[in-house]
Amino acid sequence: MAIKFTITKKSKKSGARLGILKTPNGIVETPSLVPVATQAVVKTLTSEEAAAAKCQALIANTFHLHLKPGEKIVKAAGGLHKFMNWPRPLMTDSGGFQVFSLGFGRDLGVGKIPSASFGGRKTVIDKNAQPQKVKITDGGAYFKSPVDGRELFIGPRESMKIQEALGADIIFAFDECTPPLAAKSYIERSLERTHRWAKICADSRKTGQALFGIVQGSNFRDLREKSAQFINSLNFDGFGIGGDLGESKADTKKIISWILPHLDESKPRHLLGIGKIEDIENIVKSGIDTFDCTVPTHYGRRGIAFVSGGKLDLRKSVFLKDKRPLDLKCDCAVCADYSRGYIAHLLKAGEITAMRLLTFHNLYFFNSYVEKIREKIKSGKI
RNA sequence: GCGCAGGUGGCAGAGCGGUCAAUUGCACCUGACUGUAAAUCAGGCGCCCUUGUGGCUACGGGGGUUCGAAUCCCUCCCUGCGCA
Repeated sequence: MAIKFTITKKSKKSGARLGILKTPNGIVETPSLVPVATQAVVKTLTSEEAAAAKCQALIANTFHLHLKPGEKIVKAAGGLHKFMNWPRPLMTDSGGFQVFSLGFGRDLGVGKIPSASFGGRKTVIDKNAQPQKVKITDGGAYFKSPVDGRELFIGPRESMKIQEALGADIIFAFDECTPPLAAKSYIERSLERTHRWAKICADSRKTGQALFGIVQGSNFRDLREKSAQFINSLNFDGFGIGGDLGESKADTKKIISWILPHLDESKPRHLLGIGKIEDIENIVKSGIDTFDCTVPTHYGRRGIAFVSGGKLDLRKSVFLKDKRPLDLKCDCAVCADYSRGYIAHLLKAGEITAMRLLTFHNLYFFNSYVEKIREKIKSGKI
């Protein structure tokens, strides 16, 4: 087994658990955020800086690295860890999210979480619908390369092959992240495909990398349960939970509660693509061990700093005269040496250093936040 | 001094007799963003008023023509280029 997951404490107050996820490249103390490094980089930061921002593990992307620079190049460079100078735990997402994000997500201008701005949950995707730019078949998905326009096919075998060449410690089964505005009939059909693909992935492993299967089923209880049971029955080292997780914290909690009872509790559970600050305690209490999210880095590049008690939009002119650090309680290197005023100026001047400083701080802030949650579990507070 | 071209909202720049409080871009102000485009999207952006087929003040200054002018005429001021 390529990884070893040890649960060191289970909360008596909630589903939260404390653990150590041991990989060939080091350990992850769980629960943990896994910041996103899609193109083998935490955007704007060096790997040393990502580590200094308390990142324990990162997740890179199969689809994007397949396009650029191509897994062969990464493999020839000594594998993903060496290539990106990150001698620490790494995951790769399977490309399943791109089936959605470059497909229906792009067509409808929606993310995987439904929201009021898109008219809530109205159903616009029927059973046999296809996105415009991606063709989803039972065998896999046909994409049009955003790099050179050529047609590109990724199915479970292709995804596994790419991920094995990349060499992350933990890899994910190829799935379809389902769109939030789909009819149940669509989700059912998609789930059959995702399950078929999961089995192919589980059966075609050629390396010692840990492989996580992904539970789908959108916001339908019967489908989530069915998916959890099926994915649990296969030869996976851990689980991913993907797709639509509801509009509210309560929804997310509910959906996770449908799934987890059907998963082998000794294996790690990774929640895909969720992790706003206000989500984190909730999902940890629901029993999630790791989760990835673009929010700290993505928002950072747009000028948002996460701070105790909320967030600051540093693009606002009011911050130009603000001499205080981003967060009064933060002990990160950015808060030690830089003012809100300076960062606001850099943003208005279009200087990339603003993004670096905010990315660093946000990651440090998020990771510290999760660190405190681990302490709370340890001390029995949650 | 003469000739030509111009002076429009924070800036740039449309409009050239009515439907213009004035296209558009930038800037500015709100908000959105959850398995990553440094993207994008939504709304606001003269003043007053709770509202509106609302009131007021506005397209360099002043004066005209007209039912009606940012748009036409006269005059003054200013800017750029050319010639003296």
